[in-house]
Amino acid sequence: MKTNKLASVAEEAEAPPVGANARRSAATRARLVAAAIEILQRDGYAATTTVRVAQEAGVSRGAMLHQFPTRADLIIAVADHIVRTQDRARRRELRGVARGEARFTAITGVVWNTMQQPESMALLEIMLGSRSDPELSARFPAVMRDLERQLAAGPVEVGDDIGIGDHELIEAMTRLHLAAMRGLMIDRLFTNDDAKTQKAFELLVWYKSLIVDRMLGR
Amino acid sequence: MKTNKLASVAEEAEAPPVGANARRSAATRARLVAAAIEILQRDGYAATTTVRVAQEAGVSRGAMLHQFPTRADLIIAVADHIVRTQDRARRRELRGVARGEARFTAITGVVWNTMQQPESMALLEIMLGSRSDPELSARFPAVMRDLERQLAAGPVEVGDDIGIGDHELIEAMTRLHLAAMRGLMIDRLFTNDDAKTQKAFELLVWYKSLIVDRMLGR
DNA sequence: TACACTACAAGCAGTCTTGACTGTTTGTTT
DNA sequence: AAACAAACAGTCAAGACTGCTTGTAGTGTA
Repeated sequence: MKTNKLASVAEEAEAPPVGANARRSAATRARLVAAAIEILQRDGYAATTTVRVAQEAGVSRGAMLHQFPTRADLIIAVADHIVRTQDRARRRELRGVARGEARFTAITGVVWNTMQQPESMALLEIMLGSRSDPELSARFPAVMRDLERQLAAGPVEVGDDIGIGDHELIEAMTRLHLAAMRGLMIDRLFTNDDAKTQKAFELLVWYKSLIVDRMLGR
Repeated sequence: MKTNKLASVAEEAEAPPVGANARRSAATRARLVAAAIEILQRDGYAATTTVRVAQEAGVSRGAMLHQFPTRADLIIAVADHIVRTQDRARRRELRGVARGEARFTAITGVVWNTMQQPESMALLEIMLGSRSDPELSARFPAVMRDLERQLAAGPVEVGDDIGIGDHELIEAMTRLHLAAMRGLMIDRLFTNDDAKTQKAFELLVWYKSLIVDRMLGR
């Protein structure tokens, strides 16, 4: 039985590839993924064509097709990369925060921080764009389920720590807050006023503190 | 000086076209817009090609090109139609609610109701999809500004009525709530569990009631 | 060193999409 | 009713996008 690469990789940092060929492959793939993210967040899903990605990455079309036989393969790789990278970033950032209520509160800010990255806009573009492609709409939801599991696990665990045992409520809260942040990303595309976006986010944080007070009977 | 058609039309219902040609035009345009909305919400922006829209509408390509010379013209017409239609729907629904705190609370539900319509998903697709097209990204933001004005006006006015005079707070609240609802629309694409979406929305309503209590010193 | 394999390069074919063009039918006006 | 305008129908050409194919350089292993 072969080892399940995807399942194990989520926990620890990416293992650096060994061997010259493996390094070359990894470098090429990384450049393509980075270029795709850049174009996705800047120009959107429809503008993210294979030709433009290869150009932006400085990679020949042949090399690209060798690494990612189809466009769907590239998009899935991009999505998967974003999900895994951001999960690591969130864990790293949260590691410095003491367990208990401080961590429960901090989670919102940590997720918000990752939302500021261009990767988040790229992922959002894929979320909506993938619907137009039968192959992607078949493969992409699995990536989203991974993401949802990652995002739900933390709050539920920390909620238990501080005495909020209602998992359904915590899950709804996580869902709502994530939705609000995604919505604010979209909103920002048209308002172009970071102060307003920031104020809306701070309101969300205030909401959360009110609810925690209420849940803990204060 | 010519009358400004766009400015006046927002307030009252659409005037029915007079004359056979005008009726034919209006009918053709309506069918194309409806077909575009259907495809947008079902298959996404990239799949909404001019050929497919014409087919779905049962309209020849020639007729389509006569009514909407370019694809951007069609998309803008769709967005504009959605914004105006939903504004009327919200006003109509809100008309039956007494002024004061009841109306302030009701606004959230009314907006949520319009979010359930396929038109909202279509508009969301346009929001992200338009970024890929230079012409659309030039023309579309104006439509969004209209929408934002519509959505902000109500809460500010009703907020004054019930003694919440902090316009900036009301605006941030409106922005956050709208963002949350948009986010929940996206979330629903991948969770496929309306109960969870509903629970998250109810949490948002609870949030709002807590904040109102706090603002009114209760 | 010989050989197989991996990674890359570049051109090509088929398909799709958009917008333009020509001609026809239907409506309007005088 | 005659002349004009508007709406519609169907075809065509240019360009773009994806994926395939053939050929080349670099790498690993015996």
